Formats: sequence, C-alpha cells, structure tokens
Amino acid sequence: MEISSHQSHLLQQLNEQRRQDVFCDCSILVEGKVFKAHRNVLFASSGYFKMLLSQNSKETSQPTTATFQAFSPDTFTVILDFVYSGKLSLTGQNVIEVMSAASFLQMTDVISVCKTFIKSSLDISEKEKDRYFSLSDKNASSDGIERSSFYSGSWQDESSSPHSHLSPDQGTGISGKSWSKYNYHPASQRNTQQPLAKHEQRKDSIKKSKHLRLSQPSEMAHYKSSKREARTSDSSSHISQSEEQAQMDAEMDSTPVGYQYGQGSDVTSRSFPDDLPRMRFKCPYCTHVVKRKADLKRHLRCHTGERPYPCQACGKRFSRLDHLSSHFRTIHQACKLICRKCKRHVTDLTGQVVQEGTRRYRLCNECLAEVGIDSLPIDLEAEQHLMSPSDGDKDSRWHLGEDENRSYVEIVEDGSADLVIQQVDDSEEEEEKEIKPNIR
DNA sequence: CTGGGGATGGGGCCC
DNA sequence: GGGGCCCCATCCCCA
Repeated sequence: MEISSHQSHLLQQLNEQRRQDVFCDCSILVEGKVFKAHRNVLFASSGYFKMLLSQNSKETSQPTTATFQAFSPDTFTVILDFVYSGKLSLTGQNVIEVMSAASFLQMTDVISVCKTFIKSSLDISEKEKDRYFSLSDKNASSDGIERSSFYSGSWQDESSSPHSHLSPDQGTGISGKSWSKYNYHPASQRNTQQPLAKHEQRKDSIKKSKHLRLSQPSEMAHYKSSKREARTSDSSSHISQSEEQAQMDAEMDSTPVGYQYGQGSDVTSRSFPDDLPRMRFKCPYCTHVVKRKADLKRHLRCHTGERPYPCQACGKRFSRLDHLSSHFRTIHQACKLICRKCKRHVTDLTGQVVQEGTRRYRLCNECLAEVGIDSLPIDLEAEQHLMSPSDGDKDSRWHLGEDENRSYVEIVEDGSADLVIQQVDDSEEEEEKEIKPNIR
C-alpha cells in the first residue's frame, strides 16, 4: 500500500526543518550569506555535493561548510528552494545564472529545465515576431522573456540521473577533512564543469576587466589549456556534457531567433522590417549573433565546453576539428620548416626532425650539432615523409604504439587530415585518464 | 618585470 | 552542414 502524499509531505517537513535550522548539518556560504541545509538532501540532489560528501563521509559527526563565489546568494536560493520543494523559480533575469550554478553543482534536471525555459522564451520571441508582422495582434504581452515561471522537478529523476560527469578536480586526490578544500576560487582554479563560462570570460577579458569579476558565474572557466594542466596529468578535465545535455544543446542549436531574443535587460533592437531578410541565429547564452546555424552550433561549444575532437597523439581535446588539425600539424608533425632554436628556414637537407615525447620539431644541422645530436632522438621516419609541408600533410602520420590506441572506443580515420579522429564516449573516463596529455 | 613568440581558441566565410 | 582556411585576440612560457 502506498500513500501518495508521503513524498511531498516528507519534503515539506525537510524544508520546514531547513527553515528552522533543525538538524541542519551543512552550512553553505555564498558571497557571505550562509545557507543551512541537510547533507542527506544535498547529497541526493546534486552530483557536486554527492562527490564532496562521499569523499567527506568519514566526518559526518562534524558540521561542514562549503563556500561558493561562483554564483550569487539569490541564485543559490533558487537552487536550494528547488532542492527542498521541487519547484524552480526561473525568470528571464536569473535563468542563465541558475543554469550556470546548476551546471557547477551537477544538477542535470535543473539544467534541462533552464534550457527548456530558454527555449520556450525563444519560441515566444518567434511568435511575437510573427505577430509583429501580421499586425493583427492587439493584445500582445509585452515581453515573454521577463515572465516568471515555476517548474517542477522530479526527485526520482534527479537522483537516478545516469550521468557521471564528475569533475576531475573533485574526483582526484581528495582526502580532505574540510569542505574548504572544495571551495570554488574562480580566479585561481581551473574548473571543468562550467559550460557557460568561457565565452563570457573571454569577452570580459577583452574588456580588460579580468580581475574584477570574482563573484560572477561567468568567471567559471571550465578549461584552461596550460602547462599546469599538463603537469597535473588531468586529461579528464575535458569531460564534456552528458548525452542528455548534448541532446538539449542540439535542440537549442536549431533555433533561429532573429534579433528578438534578449537575456534579461539585454534586449536587442526590434527593427524587424530592416533586419528580417538577414536571418540571424542568436546564442541563448550570450549576445552573440551569427548568420549561419552551423556557426551557432560551433559557437555553442564554447558555452557547453564540448570538445569532441581529441588529439590521438597527446589526448588533448579540441572543440573544433580545424583547431585539432592545426595543433596536430604544429605539435606532432613538425610541419613548420623552421629551426626551433635559431628560427632559420630549414629543409630536409639543412635540418632534421627531432622527436621529443609526443612533440616533433625541426632543428637545423648547426643547432643539432650544438645541442648534441646524440642527445636528441632524430625522427628518421619524418625525414622520409616530411619532404614538404604539403607532402607531410598527405603522407606522414603520427604513429602511436598499438597499446596507446587500444583504449579508444571508436576510431575513425580521417585521411584528409592525416589524423585519427575519435568519437569518444565521455563516460569512458577511466580509459581517458590513461592518456597522459603531453602538452609542450 | 617585461617583451617576444608559440599555442590556443573564437569568428567570418569560402568551398 | 561540415571541413577548412584565414584573421585576430588572448594566454602562457621563456629569455
């Protein structure tokens, strides 16, 4: 026998306990504001908290605290209210930040709801545009974006989400005794699970304000290609979105919006009659507008953090195939006919290709002699194949040991670029970790 | 500390 | 629509 009201009643009771600070064993500090909550509830609702608390499970006797600077207290209020009620208060103003916070906290359902909200806003924008032209609309609501909505989420769905996108920072080397180890420090730490961050960050840095945005969600840079990353062997930092999210992305990708859609107060021009012939695709995450749908799809990867093109040689992942190709040619094929040391032009007669780890570069004979020819592994194969850049593109390829190739799930050879393009299941985290990135 | 250069990433656009 | 090229901005390392 099942009492249907039990779940909601239980949730209500928990929410009441939270409001009265009864049995709350977690304190979450968001920009100075303290939120009380129950670790069991947080554990069950957020992949992020699940990871933190599971790592911290030995210290259940002590109250724990977590600090976030990646989003505002208001945003976390929305999140926490959802956790304890199943209702998500979304508005045109907060949806982006809520989605960003949900991404950080690995709350898949919230992300999905936010995307649906944005998508519905786009639909409304489209309808408004139609109405604008039909001139028959007499009672049009002023703005579909600004409305506030409640979405109900399912606890069962949330807890049973099959996703496994735990960020490597959380998943590796954690033996912490305090949640302070997990505090988010945007300016100094790399984060791998922030799909909404990179683009905004870049835009901001263009505006030369890169040190002034510590509390903004846009600061959550999810991917930093740096030596630091390579040194920490954190190859799994390239984990992309779950398939579910990818599907949502794909849905949103195909939404042409003209100039109408604006986020919050950032409403763009409504001069439809002039602009309509030039169809535009508006990014739902930022103000960027592109002419082609494919360009928007490409652009969206900078928000989602999706990097579907891993380098076969070093494991580094790229959001675009041409960037991968460029990287491969530069780093692993030594296509540049320039001596790395003296920068002089070299040919196969005046220089040689040197292999250093997964990297290849050229040195002229003089520099080779200077460095010591015996101390450097000469890549004889490259000598034979890289007669010219064009030939190199066609004929030379990076040969990896079979063992190194074995870990990949699906390998598709792309003969045009002499690359081995892989379609990697992102859930294969363990396999991916075996590939040590060897960047620079 | 600073400037130069390489690597990377994003946008535009052609094929 | 994807692939690829070019251009440019930014990041980061190194001398």
